[in-house]
Amino acid sequence: MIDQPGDLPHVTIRDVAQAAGVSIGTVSKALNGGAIGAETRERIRGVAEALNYRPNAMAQGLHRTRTMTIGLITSDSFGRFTNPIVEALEARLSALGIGVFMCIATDDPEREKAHIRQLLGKRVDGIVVTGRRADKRPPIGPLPRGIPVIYVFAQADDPGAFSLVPDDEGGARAAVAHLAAQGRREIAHVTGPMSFEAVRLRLRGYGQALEAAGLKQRDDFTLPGDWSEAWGREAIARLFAPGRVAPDAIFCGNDQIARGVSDGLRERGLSVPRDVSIVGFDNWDVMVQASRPPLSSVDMNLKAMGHEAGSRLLSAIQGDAQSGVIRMPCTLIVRESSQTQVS
Amino acid sequence: MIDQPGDLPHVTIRDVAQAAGVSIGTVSKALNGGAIGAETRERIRGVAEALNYRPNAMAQGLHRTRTMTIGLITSDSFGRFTNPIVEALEARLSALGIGVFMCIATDDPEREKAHIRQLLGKRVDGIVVTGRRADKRPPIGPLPRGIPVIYVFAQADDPGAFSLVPDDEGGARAAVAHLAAQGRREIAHVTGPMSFEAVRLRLRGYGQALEAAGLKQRDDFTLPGDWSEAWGREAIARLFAPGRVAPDAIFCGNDQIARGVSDGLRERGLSVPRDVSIVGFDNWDVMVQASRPPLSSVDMNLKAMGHEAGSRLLSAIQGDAQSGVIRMPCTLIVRESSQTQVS
DNA sequence: TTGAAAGCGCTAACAA
DNA sequence: TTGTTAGCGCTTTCAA
Repeated sequence: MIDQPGDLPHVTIRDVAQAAGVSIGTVSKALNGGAIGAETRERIRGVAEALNYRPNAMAQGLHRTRTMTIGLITSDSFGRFTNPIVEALEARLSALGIGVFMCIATDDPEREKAHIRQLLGKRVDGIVVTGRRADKRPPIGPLPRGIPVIYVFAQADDPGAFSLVPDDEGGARAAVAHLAAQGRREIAHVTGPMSFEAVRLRLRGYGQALEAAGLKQRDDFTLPGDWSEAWGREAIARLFAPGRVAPDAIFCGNDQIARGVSDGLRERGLSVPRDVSIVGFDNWDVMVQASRPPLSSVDMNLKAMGHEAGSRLLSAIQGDAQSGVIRMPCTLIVRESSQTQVS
Repeated sequence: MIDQPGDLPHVTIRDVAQAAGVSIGTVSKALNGGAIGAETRERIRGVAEALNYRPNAMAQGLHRTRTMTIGLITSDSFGRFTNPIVEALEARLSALGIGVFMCIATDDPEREKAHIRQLLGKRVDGIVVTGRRADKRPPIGPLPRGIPVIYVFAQADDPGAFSLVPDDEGGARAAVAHLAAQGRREIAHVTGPMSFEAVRLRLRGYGQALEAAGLKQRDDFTLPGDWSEAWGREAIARLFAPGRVAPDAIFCGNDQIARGVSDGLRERGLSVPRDVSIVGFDNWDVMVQASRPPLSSVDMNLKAMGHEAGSRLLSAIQGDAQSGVIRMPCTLIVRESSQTQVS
């Protein structure tokens, strides 16, 4: 029974008060910046430090209006897209001493409910919901009280909700405008399943950019499929089938497809970017670097989204709730796969 | 000032007691399973449910010895390896109503310290430390009290610490034994930087399996490099340089290298697995599936590690602390890249 | 400037 | 079986 965790009691404010020979209230003031003599304050702080005193956040939370904790619910698990978001969000909040409860719902509404119950019990100040794809999802809840919720890389099917998602349309426009600016005239679009809102938005941006560049959009130049490299290779086989107009540039719905496209072209003896320029989407380091040549790609600035989400949640907690969908700008990262003239 | 979050007060146990016309103590018993009449209990539960009562976890934590929260510190950010671990850990613990505080230290000792201060303030029942690679790291701390800490996919430079890491050596042995069992005699090993303990352990397992199979280990068949596909391709150029004994199988230190190796072989006109068998390491879905043919690979069973970490932490919290390094078994997943006879 | 004391929401020991 | 009450560790009046 010796040396068991829990045997050694925590240092309380009472311990500090006793050691410093002052009252509890005085210690509280010394530590939290109340009216107190400078010398006493220093002395008390010294004692607290020496005793390694850590105020009990739960006891504090019982008094204050805020508990300095928030909940982070991810509908799926963490993945390629959520990681950077979560990382930036955590950095933003933990710098302010706000703890982040991690809740993974694995696409199970029951688990999500259980998590929310837990979070409400913990009296979190706010909740961030994030998803594996930015499409609409049922809103969490019902939340009985005025706890702010914000959706990041996810949208709730509720007009009162607030969400932060990438501007897929703008990202696609930038990519295709770039290809057109390089002198490409026959720009195809190989992308993922139409069931994704992102696919539909990127397709729209593609069309807009073509129009802006005065290029015509060919029906058989848009190829929806799945998100895989295999589909990218397959799409090349289709695009370069005999008797068809061959593209001189391909804007891909994600980097995996782009990599498949790149491999497919190389295996047909076509050169990237000389014969065909490629731009991907996601700017996924593993893919863009492993592609030959390195892949131009649209970056969704997920870290910025996570940071912004943190800021928005903070202001919502402070009372100015917001609603609607904010689309955050994407950035085109140009690499060799779409650079016609090498500098 | 209307409709601001926080305006609506939480339902307290007092509210429930009043609504049910009983005392606070009775409500507590009804909800927590004290001695009470079955009928009263049902009635009180009904009221609590109707009022959407959620016990304040902080007020509870003030009484109980345990707060039902733990801290999860990741030295880096979350990534490919930590994600499954964290996911399983969270699932294990949240099922028991234990909240997980997420702390990302981004390799910054100062941030790590700040996180630990915060966690101690929150009175977490335990801490899990995880890393981007399983190598030794400085122990966290100092932790003033008996809070159990366990390292997962990380090791502390402290004999008293407890860590859970994959059995790299065993995984490598399984991979190479499999290749030998397929009749391969000239098995090369293309791997990552020797600075990684995992690289050294996998190399050792490779050697052991060769010896067990009665194969000789050639000096020039072990190629350390970096973890990239580019290195995998480069290694093929070296292994198949004129005038050298060519391998008929290659065990790779990770899946990215394996994929590079696979591409390199194909581009030389060699067939996988007919001419050369390949086994990778990590069983990273993106890589193993995108390789042509699909890649055999060693799975580190990271979810099992996360689950086990949860269980170990729970028992440590209950008092039976452990120390030492536990290496958890890896599993070889065989796919086409190493299957000589197709069934 | 400091101390004393009430109370945050809950549990648990004790009384009735 | 139910009610009463003393805290858990802290903040925050209010008095001294």
